[in-house]
Amino acid sequence: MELVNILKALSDETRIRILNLLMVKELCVCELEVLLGLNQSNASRHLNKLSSADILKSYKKGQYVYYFINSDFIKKYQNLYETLRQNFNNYDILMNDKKNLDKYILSGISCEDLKEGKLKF
Amino acid sequence: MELVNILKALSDETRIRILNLLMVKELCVCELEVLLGLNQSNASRHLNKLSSADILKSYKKGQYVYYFINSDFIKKYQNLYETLRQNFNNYDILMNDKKNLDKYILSGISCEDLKEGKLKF
DNA sequence: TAATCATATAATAATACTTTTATATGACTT
DNA sequence: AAGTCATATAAAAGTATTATTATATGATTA
Repeated sequence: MELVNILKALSDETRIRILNLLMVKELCVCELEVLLGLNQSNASRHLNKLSSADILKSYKKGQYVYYFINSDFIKKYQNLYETLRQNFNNYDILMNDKKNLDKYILSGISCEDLKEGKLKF
Repeated sequence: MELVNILKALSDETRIRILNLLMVKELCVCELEVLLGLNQSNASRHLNKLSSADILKSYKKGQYVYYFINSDFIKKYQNLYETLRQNFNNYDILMNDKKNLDKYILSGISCEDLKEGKLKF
C-alpha cells in the first residue's frame, strides 16, 4: 500500500527534520549534515529512504547533490503535506532547525564555509 | 516526537485496515479477527500498538473488549485524520473490508456467529 | 465448580530498520 | 595526473518490529 510506504518513510525524527528544512528550500547533502548534525552516511541513507518513497527528488550540480520535495508528491498528497507542515510548528526542535537554516541563508556563506564551521548553532 | 509515534503506529497495513473499519464503528477483537483474517495474538498486538499511540481506546463488555477511535486523537489530529480517511478510498482492500463490515452489520448476526463462520467473505 | 471463551502477554524466532565504519565513485582543484 | 571533496554504498553490528506458539487471566456458561 503506497500510503503505508509513505507513512513509513515519514516515521523517523531525522527524516521529519530533513523534510521540515526542505519545505523551506532545496539543500545539498552536506548542508543537511551540518544543519542537522548528521554524519555523511546517515544523511545520505535517510535521503535515499525519502527518495525511494518518491517524497524527494534530487539533481546533481557539480559535486553536490541537491534534494528537494517532489512536486508530484505535494500534488498527490496535498492534504497530508499541509497537515504535516502545520503540525511541524508544534515542535521546538523543528522550529529551531528552521531558525538555523534562516541564519545560514541570511549569512550568505557558502556550503563549503558552512562545513568548515564558519557558522555555529 | 509525538507525531513520529503516531506515524509509526499508522505505518502498517494491518493497522490501517483496523483503523479503516473502526472509522465506521467500534468493534471487538474477535470481530476484527474474522473481518480481517488475523490471528488472535496479532489482532491484540496491533490493537495494543494503536492504543499505545493514543489513537484507539477500548472498554470491556463482558468478555469482549471493544476498540474505538479516541475522540481526543480525532480532535488533536483532525486534519491528519480526515486526510487519511479520504486517502483510504483509494485502496481496494480497504473498500472491500468495509463492504464486508457492512455485510456483517446488515446481517444482524452476533459476534459469536461471525466467529463460527456463519458469514463468508 | 469445571469447562469454555475472549483477550492479553510471554517467549521465541523471523524480519526489518538504523547506525557506524570503511570503501568506492565521480567531479573538481592544483 | 594526483589529490581532494561530496556523495553513495557495502558490510557489520545494534536495535526495533512483527509473527507465531504457548500460556495466563478473567468472564461466562453448563
